[in-house]
Amino acid sequence: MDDGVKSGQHAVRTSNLGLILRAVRRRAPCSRAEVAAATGLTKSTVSSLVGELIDRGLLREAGAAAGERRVGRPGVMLEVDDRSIAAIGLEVNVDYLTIVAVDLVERELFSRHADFDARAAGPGASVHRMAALLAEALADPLLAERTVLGVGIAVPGLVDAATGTVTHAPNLRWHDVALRGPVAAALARQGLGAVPVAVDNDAGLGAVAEHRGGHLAGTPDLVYVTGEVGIGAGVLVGGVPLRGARGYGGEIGHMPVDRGGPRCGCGRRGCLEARAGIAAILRGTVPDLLPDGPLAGAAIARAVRATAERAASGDARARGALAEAGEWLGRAAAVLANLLDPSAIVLGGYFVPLAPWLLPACEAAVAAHTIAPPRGGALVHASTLGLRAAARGGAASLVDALDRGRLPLPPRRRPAPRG
Amino acid sequence: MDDGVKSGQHAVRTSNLGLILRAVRRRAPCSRAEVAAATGLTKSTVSSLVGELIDRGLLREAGAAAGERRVGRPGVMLEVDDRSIAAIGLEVNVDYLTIVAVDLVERELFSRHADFDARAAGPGASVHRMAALLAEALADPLLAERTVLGVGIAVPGLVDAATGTVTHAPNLRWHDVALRGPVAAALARQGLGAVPVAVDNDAGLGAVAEHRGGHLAGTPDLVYVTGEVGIGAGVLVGGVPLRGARGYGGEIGHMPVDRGGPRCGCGRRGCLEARAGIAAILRGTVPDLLPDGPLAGAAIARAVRATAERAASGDARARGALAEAGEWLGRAAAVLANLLDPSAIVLGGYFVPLAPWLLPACEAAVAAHTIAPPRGGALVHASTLGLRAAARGGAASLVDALDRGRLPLPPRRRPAPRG
DNA sequence: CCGATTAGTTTGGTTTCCGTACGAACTAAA
DNA sequence: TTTAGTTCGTACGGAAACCAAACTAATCGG
Repeated sequence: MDDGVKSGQHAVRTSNLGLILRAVRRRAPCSRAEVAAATGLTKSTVSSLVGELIDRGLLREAGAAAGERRVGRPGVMLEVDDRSIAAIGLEVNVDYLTIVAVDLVERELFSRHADFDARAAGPGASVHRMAALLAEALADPLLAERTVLGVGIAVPGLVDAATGTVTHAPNLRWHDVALRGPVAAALARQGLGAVPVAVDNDAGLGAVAEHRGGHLAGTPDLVYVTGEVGIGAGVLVGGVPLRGARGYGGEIGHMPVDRGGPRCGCGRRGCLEARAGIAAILRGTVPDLLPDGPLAGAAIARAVRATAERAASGDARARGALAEAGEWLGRAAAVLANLLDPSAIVLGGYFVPLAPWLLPACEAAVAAHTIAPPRGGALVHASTLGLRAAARGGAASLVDALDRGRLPLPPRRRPAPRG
Repeated sequence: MDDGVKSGQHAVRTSNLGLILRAVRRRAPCSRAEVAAATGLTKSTVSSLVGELIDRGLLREAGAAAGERRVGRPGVMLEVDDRSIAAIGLEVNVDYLTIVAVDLVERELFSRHADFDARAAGPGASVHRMAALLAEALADPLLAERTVLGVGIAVPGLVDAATGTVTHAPNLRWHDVALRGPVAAALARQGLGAVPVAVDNDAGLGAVAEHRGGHLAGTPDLVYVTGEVGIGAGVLVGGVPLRGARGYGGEIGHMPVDRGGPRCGCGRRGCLEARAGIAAILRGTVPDLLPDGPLAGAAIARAVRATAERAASGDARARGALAEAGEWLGRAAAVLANLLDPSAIVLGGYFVPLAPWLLPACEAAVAAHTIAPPRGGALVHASTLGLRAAARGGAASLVDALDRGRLPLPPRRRPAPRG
């Protein structure tokens, strides 16, 4: 029916509010006059918009200009207000639930990691547990007086972001599970009525987290590679996660990298996952510690720790297997680099603790298979966000939406100016 | 310095003009009232905006409502005006120059294909030849009274779209060639002063052409695969070409598909280009017709025709080689499909005349290597735009920019209403 | 011919940004 | 201490754009 979004005066103001928020975020502390010069808006417009952002707890004044003494009236410094707002991220995965709350500068206020088998528990019990974690977070004194911007939920699978539904999450064995409604209801019981609830793919949110909060912050074109039970990719294009036509996409686990290689769970041969998935790595590094059946969550974490210990102590078998896996990862990363030309490819999940032994071979393989001239720094990095990346991405995506003027502003904390 | 685009009243109007243009394009013929209902704008606003679009030659009234008779005053039908505007696309490639002019509904008004060796001629002489083609097009009676929206130039290589410069085009042996300035100067000599000149990558523009004009029109997530001397990909995400961090990207020619396969010109083994590039195909189908040295432009075209003839007449060697190449193409296409989840992958260039024998094996390989559930129709298609795809994309990208309110509107042809 | 219905225009109002002017706050120098 | 110069932030009128509602126009059914 509708084919686009109409504009109006309200859209203008919303867009400019986001523009100013971004400008202050980048330059803080800075004065209104600096913002006006940077954005091209007039000083009077900036004054009006900054006033509203202050009233809503998004910006604050931070005393006079410290330091350099220049001629003329000194400006009043502005900065992002990190005391009024909280954004909450939540990740459901096969073997754990993670919750993270951040402030407007994306510093962590609260985080909790809970072992939890969402597959065995099923959607209903999982939502129940998520609600309990939310209640725990909201009860924390650091969040007490804050306005909650929203809750972003990361799920390993296919998601319909418009309706907040998990369409297809094979690892969780969830199909067509509506998450937004139940979680919003749980929030309402906590007294938070109209708080937005967003549901998204974990790899895409991992990429958002790296874009906004990791040590690569600000990089708008990057790929985040998950290293959980499967291997997935979250592709960020211009700061926006790529979804594809149907919401599938980011599937790189079964990219064929080694024709005639070992058989993969999908029935084919030589898939990336069969060569560099966490199960394949562990079979190469610590075969003596693995159970006979399929690998379960906690066993993986233990085996990964053991692998890291052995590699650190110089174990040749472990190091060799890691270098080999790193090379396969690098070949796949080179395909991504050639096709997408990202600024960075970030390895997440269980790849992080193993990165010291994966990365050298990986980078060499990338260099050997990349067409474009090499860039300044390294292309492949290990995530600094660890297992909290997707949850942080859930929270960060809300702050990002606010920054871009795509989220309703939080309510005024001071009364509106005379009207 | 600047980190975003400010909004103002003008931005609102521009955006809504584009919104209405798109709405009419989709629904034509339709009345102002229908447009208002579809866009959410009020009737008065639609009236004002439609008036401006008519004055500028983008829309026109098309008599009363034909056909169905309903109660009430009948609306005045609106449609996209295909008589006032022309958009010009130009493609420079290794062995030819192509120019295409289209109207606002993207019907072809003029097209010319010229054998031309841009590599031997160099940038200066190439621009000269492009100017001559432009003059020829502008002299055509079908373009006589039209306002020229702009000129979009497709180049096989890396481009800085912001400055209109060819940064790096190895096949042309062009480096840091400024195209916008000289072409704009040539247009100015034709009396077209302020006509926008856009320079972009040929694969990306091929994708735009398929998105807007091919038989897949309207598909916003697709990949266009060029089949010229090299193999490149143009990736369209939400209707916008993906550029990547530096403008590289779309490089799939050297994706490793066959470890231990034949040696490629890049020094590696088993690249897609070495398996399914046009040179590799021709070596498999018509080895007896090929010269000893490297393949030049016209010789390729002849050999491709011969290949098609032999395959059509049932030649087993030709058909076998084409099926094999199709399978390699399909393996690469499956990687793209898994990563990007496009609605379609379109084969262009020299793949088009060979498509009847490439596609069956290609589609089988895609089906065998794709993870996501299959969609309704076929995923891989042959382009219907042939060698004119990139040039058409150059023109179509300007119409697209107009549709999205990203192009200055053409001047009024009627005086502005009383003011 | 008249009411009902739908289409499109006109008029007045609101919102938002912009341009200009002005007071406030500070430095520099006599 | 005074004066000039500079910069910051705010206030006010104007312009541009959309919206709401009233109004005119055209057609159908009776």
